[in-house]
Amino acid sequence: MQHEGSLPMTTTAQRQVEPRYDAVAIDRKWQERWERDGIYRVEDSDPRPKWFEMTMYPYPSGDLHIGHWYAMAPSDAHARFRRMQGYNVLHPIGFDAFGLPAENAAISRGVHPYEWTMSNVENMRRQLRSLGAIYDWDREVVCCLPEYYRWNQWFFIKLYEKGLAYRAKAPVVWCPSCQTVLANEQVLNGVCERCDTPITRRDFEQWFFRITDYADELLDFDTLDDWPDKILTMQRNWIGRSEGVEIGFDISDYGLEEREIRTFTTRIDTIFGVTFIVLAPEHPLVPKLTSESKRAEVEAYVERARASSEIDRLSADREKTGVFIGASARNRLNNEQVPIYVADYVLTTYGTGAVMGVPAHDDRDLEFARKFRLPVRTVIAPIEWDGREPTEAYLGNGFMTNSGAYEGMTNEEGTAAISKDVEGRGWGHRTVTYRLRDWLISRQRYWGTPIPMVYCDDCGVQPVPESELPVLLPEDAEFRPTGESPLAINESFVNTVCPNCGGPGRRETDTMDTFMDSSWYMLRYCTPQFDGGPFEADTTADWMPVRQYTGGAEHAVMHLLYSRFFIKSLRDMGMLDIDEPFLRLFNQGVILGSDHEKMSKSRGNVVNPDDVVGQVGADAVRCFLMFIGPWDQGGPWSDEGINGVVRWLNRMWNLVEYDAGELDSSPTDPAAVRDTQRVLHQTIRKCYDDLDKFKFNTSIAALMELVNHLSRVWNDQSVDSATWRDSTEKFLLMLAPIAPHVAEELWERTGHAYSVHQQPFPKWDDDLAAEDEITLVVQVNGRVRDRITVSAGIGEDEARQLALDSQRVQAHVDGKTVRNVVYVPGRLVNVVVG
RNA sequence: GCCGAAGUGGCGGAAUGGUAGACGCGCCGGUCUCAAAAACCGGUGGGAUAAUAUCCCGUGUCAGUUCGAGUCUGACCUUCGGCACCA
Repeated sequence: MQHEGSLPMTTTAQRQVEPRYDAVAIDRKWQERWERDGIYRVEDSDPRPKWFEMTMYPYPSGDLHIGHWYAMAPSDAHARFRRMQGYNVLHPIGFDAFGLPAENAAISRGVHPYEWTMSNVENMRRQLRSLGAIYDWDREVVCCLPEYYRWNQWFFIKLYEKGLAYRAKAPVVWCPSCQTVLANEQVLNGVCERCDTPITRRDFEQWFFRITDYADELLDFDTLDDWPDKILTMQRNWIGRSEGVEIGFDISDYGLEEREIRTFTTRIDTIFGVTFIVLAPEHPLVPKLTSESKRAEVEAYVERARASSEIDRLSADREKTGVFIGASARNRLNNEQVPIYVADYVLTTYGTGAVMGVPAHDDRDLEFARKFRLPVRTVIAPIEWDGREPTEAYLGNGFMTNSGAYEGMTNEEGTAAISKDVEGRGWGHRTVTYRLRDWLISRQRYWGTPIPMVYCDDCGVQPVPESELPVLLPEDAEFRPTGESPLAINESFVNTVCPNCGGPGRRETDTMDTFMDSSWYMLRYCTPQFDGGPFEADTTADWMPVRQYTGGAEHAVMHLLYSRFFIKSLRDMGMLDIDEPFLRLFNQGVILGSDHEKMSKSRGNVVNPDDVVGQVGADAVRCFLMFIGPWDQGGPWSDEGINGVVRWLNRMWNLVEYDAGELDSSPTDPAAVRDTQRVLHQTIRKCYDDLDKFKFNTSIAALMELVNHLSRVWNDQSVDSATWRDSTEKFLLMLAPIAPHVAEELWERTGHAYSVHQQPFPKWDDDLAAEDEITLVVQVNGRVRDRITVSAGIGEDEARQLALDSQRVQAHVDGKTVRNVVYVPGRLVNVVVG
């Protein structure tokens, strides 16, 4: 999930500003105390309202990267803020511990994936503790352990029994030299990253989950409280619902079992403009229809297409390629024979894997027709059409032309009429297609959850009985490429008995996609030790759905769609009574190196949090990460920038440590007291609103302004000790969620009862926060010409008069006619002259 | 290429359609010091000007809507995330 790769760290620059307190000792002191007292232990029975706030769990890549801190420190601050608002907050942590990097480490370093993963987990636990987060470690989830993955297997069987898991052939990327399946990541520019051999694709029988059964429901975002619009848009586009018509083109002349080519179109109104048919290279009819004279050419083309990626194939930039297969099909609406091509811009995974080519009204078809000199026939006439062939495909609405009985209809009418007629004659039917494909769950890898299925010659595919779970991942496996799944080598794993007949059986040797683990881990956090099922229903029902989820936007579609599907399918199996896993979502951005580039070992711009925390303490790092800028935008790390935060913490430390009693030996200025109260209460309001909305940067800026103000009034000795104490106390409470260690330390030093983290967030008073005077901006024709200080309660008439009376305004109005005066209460007066 | 975002001082950024540049970094000046660092105080978008008076320019580019646009609309440019086996 959070995947900051394991990278060598550069040593950070010598810092000029050092904390004026012993940050490392304070971190350690309070982390140990909180742990000992268990103040972050989460009780299911706690009567306060529950708030389940999750951050995407990390992949245990080795070292905690500053990117992990960027994901986790602000989310912890937000969860702490919810605690202070009076919620019983569950803010858990775990490890996304299955996956490819562990196998890569096994191959390159000879370490077993288990050893590699668990030692990384151990290290990252230590590093995560240094954050000072409110994680309840008793609820940790590590999904490569049998007590977790057995439930992956349990769910798999439930989905299988429900008809939501099935087997089908699907291509995988294959390196012919390594004789192994490659991940997309292992392919660079079409060649295997290990041996530089050009890749190809092979078809394997693999397991799928029927996420497409839920496509329509996944498009319903109504119950999602607060998800970024961009994520919803991306999911909507990813699902890609299209209404259209599946229509057959007659190929009965060829005497095949298939008597037609089925194509899907969203533009049945353009059916009279079809001048060719294109099949995907993988389409089963390609070998059957290809003429002998074209066979060699077609086969070579198909082989080439299998080597190219979908991104390349779909690129509208690339010149269209294709081959005529020496066959034709009949368009039943006009009885025309049209040639059949194979071309890689058509994919088997969308629609029917075959398209009707209408070059006049589709960009890609037009490009293809031009390349192969195929006719272009306009069948939808633009509203004011001069009758000439357009130079671009016309995608808009118009009147049906060259369209037989439908001539002269609008194309909307034509769509309806043709759809109806086509259905009446049995040539096709209206249907809905999705760009979304079923979820391919099989991986030909070792380090994952074994798929709990057995193949029996007599009984076919059989699920492993629930009582025999987990199917343990055997320790011994061959990681080096052999052409087979690593588990297939292990005879004692593979050979088993058929659960149905007791005869010999062979286990499935593929493992599951790691998105399986992350699809339901939120449920496991609720009752992590429960062994009667993946989760205990009642307690989990109390916590779920997750009230707030945070993580990287790279998971906008896949992970988030899979887990939404998972929860819906569990609901339909009666295990849960919720529709969505995550009510609210917030995506943080990416932290960059101080050179504003993505952190990478080759750039040498990687920051090691252990180093920085060792110098300035966890709180300064937390504050700086939150202060960089808006959390959802990410931003560059800065060794210099963190000085500002350290300096601020030093200044506030001093202020809080002053002996407030000194103030009472000098006269008190009532105006300063009033100002201090106003600034304090405005800060509370600002801080509260901003923390609520993940606007950490501006809430810290507000706290800095409060410190600046307090610093001034201390220098002036202008307030009384009670005002001072009230201000610093409330300040510490606001500081607590973002800088938990120093806030706790100063809370103790100022004589408060342990713990600051068990206090409510301070409340503001609107009267105390109110301004007495405001600055009224006076504009002439929208340009600022004067600013006048007026009472906050000024009336409209008075404000207009003051504006018109202004000498600066009169200088600009002089000799012109005042046409309008715009008044915005509390803000401005704009005098419009001309 | 397709889908989704983001472009504001030297830098990170702030700004319910209403004072552009809050807060911080850096820099400049001052206090303290034998000196430096730290700390503290003050200044800091560009230009014209003797001026902290006043005026002009300024939020990626070009148009538009509006009394008023960083903010809304359209087109374009650049950068970033995703594209189904990295997680």
